[in-house]
Amino acid sequence: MPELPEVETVAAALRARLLGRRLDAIKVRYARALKPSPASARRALLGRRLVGVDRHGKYLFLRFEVDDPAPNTLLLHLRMTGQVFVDPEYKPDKHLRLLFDFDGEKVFYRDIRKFGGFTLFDSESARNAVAHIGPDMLEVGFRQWRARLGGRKSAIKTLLLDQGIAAGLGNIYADEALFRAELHPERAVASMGEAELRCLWREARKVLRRAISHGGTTLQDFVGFTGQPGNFRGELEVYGRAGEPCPRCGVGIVRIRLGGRSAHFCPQCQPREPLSPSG
DNA sequence: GCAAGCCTGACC
DNA sequence: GGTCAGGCTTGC
Repeated sequence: MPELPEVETVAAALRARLLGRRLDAIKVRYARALKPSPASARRALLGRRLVGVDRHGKYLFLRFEVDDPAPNTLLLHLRMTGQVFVDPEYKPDKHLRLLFDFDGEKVFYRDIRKFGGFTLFDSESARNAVAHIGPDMLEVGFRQWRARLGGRKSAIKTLLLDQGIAAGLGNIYADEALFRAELHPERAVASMGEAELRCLWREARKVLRRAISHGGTTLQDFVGFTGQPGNFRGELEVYGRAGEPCPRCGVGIVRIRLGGRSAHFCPQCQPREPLSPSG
């Protein structure tokens, strides 16, 4: 599933390949992938140049050369299985939803589960659409992050996944960050000391940056902009490894359900309660 | 705080 | 043939 590193991988490639190019055509196989409608998107954007690609958490903003207050931004979320790529080898299949033509560069939007898609906004509405989301996990400072967690009673993993606190972590990297920080996913934030919180903040950012440098993680569906899979999968230490030995201590990785999602951790390295009462 | 809904493929 | 996963929104 695309999380921050996968979305950043796509964003970087879009910037490198498409900035300054003119959008000449949009072909639509699945109309709900382009809101409010393919017709309005064509009306607003055809003949316009792509002038900016920004990422906030798992959202991408594609900004076109159109003066406000007219619609000029496509807000993209890949959700579970969305893919944006250029690939001369790709033969359109039943999961192709949209096809963009940028100055002759064919850009495909493919999405098996149809959860993702593009929405057209003017600049202000695009900002409003994600106003409820917290700062990007790679931008947030420790003090700000800690303050945003403050007072909450939930399990730490639930809060890592709460995009309103900080945006970008999904199920994979939340589990990986907790393993690297040696924290149990069900630990109450209130029980965590300053050092533990700071360690978690640091490890979360570290694993995100490392995954970006590997082009993201591909479990099943994610592909980068040139159709290539991400190669961070081999670096995952707990996610999807239930029953396998912990890479640190050899004890079997456990999988539980937490807040409606799976959580993977090492019961030895990530004790439910702190071993010693430390601040 | 939790379930449903959006969807499909993978698995039983 | 039934169940489940999963990000995010919406509704109880």
